[in-house]
Amino acid sequence: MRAQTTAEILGVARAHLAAEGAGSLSLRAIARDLDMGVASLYRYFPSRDDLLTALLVEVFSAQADAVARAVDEVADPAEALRAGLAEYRRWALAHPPEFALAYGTPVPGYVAPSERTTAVAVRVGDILLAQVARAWGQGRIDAGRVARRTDALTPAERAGIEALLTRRGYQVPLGVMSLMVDLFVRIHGYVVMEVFGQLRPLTADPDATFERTVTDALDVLGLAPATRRADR
Amino acid sequence: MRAQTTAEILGVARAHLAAEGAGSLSLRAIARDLDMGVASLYRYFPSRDDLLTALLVEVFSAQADAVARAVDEVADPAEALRAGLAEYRRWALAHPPEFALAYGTPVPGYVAPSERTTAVAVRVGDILLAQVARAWGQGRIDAGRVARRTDALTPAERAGIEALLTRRGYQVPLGVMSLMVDLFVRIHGYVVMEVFGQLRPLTADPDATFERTVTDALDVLGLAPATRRADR
DNA sequence: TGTACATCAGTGAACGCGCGTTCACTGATGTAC
DNA sequence: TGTACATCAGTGAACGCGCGTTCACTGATGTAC
Repeated sequence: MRAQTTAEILGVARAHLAAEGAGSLSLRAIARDLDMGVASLYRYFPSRDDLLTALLVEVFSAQADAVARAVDEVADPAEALRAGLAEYRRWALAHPPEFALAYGTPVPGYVAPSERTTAVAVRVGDILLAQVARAWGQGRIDAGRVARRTDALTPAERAGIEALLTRRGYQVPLGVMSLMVDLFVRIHGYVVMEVFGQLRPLTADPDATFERTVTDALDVLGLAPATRRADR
Repeated sequence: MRAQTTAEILGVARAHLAAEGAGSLSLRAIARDLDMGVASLYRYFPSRDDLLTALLVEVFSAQADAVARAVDEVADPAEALRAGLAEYRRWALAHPPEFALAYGTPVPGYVAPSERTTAVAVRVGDILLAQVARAWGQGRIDAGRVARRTDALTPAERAGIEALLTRRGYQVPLGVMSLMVDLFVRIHGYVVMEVFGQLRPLTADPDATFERTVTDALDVLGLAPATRRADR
């Protein structure tokens, strides 16, 4: 069964990625682990770069799946967003080389073909934004803050966000999207620092610091508690 | 002159780093560029890893110097902090591979010897924090927010920040240091995303978005304008 | 002033390594008639 | 039912590459007496 062998190869490649990092991924090492000749791998992947791309797609999917699962377990959109962000971090900490492949320094000599990766790279953002959209739909996001943010945007920013909204088909106002971008940048930045070990000297309790960071970041949306309308 | 040759080697190595990234740094390529035999390099650096470490030290220093210069040009501590953060970003955008070496995915097979790098890695933070300390000394930082932050810390966080303060000899209260850590994490996270190209899909005007991010982040300190005492 | 010696920057060749990729092949499986 | 052929997963050997590091060396410069 051809599909099964492909899966086996990807599995071993994934294990090597997790153990050594994307930079040291080697077809020969993978073949050795599978008790195959190197040449056989070329029946399944036309080149090393192609295998890397397949791995990259897997990585994005795996993280998005994890976040989707976490989000789906919570009914309240604000809490679901929290859960999703926490899972985003948890997954990253559990898979540093995978995370680095997706979001870190580019692997030397490899450029991800965007036509194969963007669709899947964008999924996490979709999932998280869907919760924000739901919260907005329920009137839980402070409209005043949204308006103030909208006014603060430069024309170029505004155009960029509008393009993003139509390109991805999101159903939220400009200001909400802009606040969401801020939120995501903030959390992603935190996670990158933590995964790459630069946070360790700065806090002795990363879990608590992360929790507070999320709370502060969500605070910017002025999220009202469930079952009540925003009134601030 | 031995020192001059060492400098020449470092210069070429730096150029290669900037052009190719740390992962593809090769002694042979450097020697080729210098019209030397490879073996000669071993008179100056005991190994490739050692050369990488020297580069890493240079990189940290160069960025810290740039930030120090920017900070020194502004008298007001709050504005100096702004200027320093802006330069932090500017430098990073102008030197992506250098920035990646210092703060990105670890180079496969290389671990930076902390006894040679930490002293210099810590300088940027020192420079920025010095401005916060000055602002605090002038009573410009909202004491209420500092107190609230201090109360919000978990015991572990508190102990970590205290250790950081004594280890590095900073003269600011616990809460101020904690807010400063948040601020730095936020800005650094933004810069990492921008340098690694993950911000581009999210904003069409990164300069403006950065400015607003800095403003929002500084806002958390409740910085009062110059020549007035904090009264909020 | 002249000779012996030490220092040391720089050299070219070689070692041994792991890598991605290509090639012509073997042999089993399945299909066509 | 039996034969001819096509398909295709998998193979072992080879190519050519660039790499870090070591070695015994050359030759210039400087120092000691």
